[in-house]
Amino acid sequence: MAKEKPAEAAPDLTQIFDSIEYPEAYRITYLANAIVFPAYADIKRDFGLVRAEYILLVSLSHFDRLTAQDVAKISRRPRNTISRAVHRMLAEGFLSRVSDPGDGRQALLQITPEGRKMHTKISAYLADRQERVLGGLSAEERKTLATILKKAALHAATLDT
Amino acid sequence: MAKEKPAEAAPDLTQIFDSIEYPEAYRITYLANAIVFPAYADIKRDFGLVRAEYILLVSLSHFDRLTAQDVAKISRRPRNTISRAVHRMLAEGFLSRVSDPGDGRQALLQITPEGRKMHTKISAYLADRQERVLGGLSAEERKTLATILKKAALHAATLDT
DNA sequence: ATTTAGTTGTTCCATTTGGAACAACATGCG
DNA sequence: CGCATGTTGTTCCAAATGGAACAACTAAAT
Repeated sequence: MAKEKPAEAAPDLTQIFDSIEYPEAYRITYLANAIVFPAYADIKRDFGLVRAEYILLVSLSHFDRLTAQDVAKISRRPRNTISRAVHRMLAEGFLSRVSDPGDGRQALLQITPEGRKMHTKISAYLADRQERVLGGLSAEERKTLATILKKAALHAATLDT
Repeated sequence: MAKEKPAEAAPDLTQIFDSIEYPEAYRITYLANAIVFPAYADIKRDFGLVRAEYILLVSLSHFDRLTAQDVAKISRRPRNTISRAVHRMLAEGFLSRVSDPGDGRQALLQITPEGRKMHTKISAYLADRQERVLGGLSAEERKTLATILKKAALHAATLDT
């Protein structure tokens, strides 16, 4: 077996959590990556869904009817990415679409029972990964974290850019 | 001007922060996106750097010498992505590379003064964006958040996957 | 009514991305 | 030594991604 580490230099790769110029942002991004990427890879492998597609399912499982534009706003993703996902999820039977009679430009999207079933499976992957990554925190820390995160997220949602 | 909202239905798109099945993970990812994507777009527009490239600069501005593999571990990105970034940053003169005399497989990377200057500029973009997104929190909340995030990040760093 | 401006969803196209396979090198074991 | 296994960095290739332009539609102003 090849040697794992050169004996002289085994730098502690986590010291960057302290030395970085934007500590909160770095830690948030690090945790997001630690949660999302492995779950994302598993979901892609097991169900063939790409990110924009389960973003669509998640959004529509929490709101009765949304336009593609709404989903783009919720997820901060480009409209064309969502548009593509809509077509694939329509083809899969995971959602339905009806033109808005009141506004010919937009179409209202709705999740189907099949889509909801798929969303349940996907949620389990993400919830599991959340537990693994945040498992080192106490119940009290989890609660405090959730509260502050919510306040910050609500503030971030008011930013246009 | 076209109408902004249909009078009947203006759903509160932030209610998903509460109803989602994995609240902490969702809020963390939402905040990460709110911080990183706009900063990423600005950095690309102003300096032509893509994500893996400034990940490389950030990593090397906080550690004297790293292998490409180290950077991949720090950033949780595929090795080939880092490999490409190394070549571009070498061509730009932002880093230098010497083969490790003790191990012919790996090469030790180091940031140049030019690379450090570029990293300073990039950091400002991310720090600014961090302030904008987290600006709604009190000083005490910021401190508590940073503490819990660090603990969670250190735990996440121990996970192999 | 015509013009002007804004919005929605879509297609086009170039770039970015990451999995898989690969060559080069390192180490352990018979 | 010769073989098996692991690691590093790279290339190949198919897929995902997102900016820009576009057509269809809506609404307001003149």
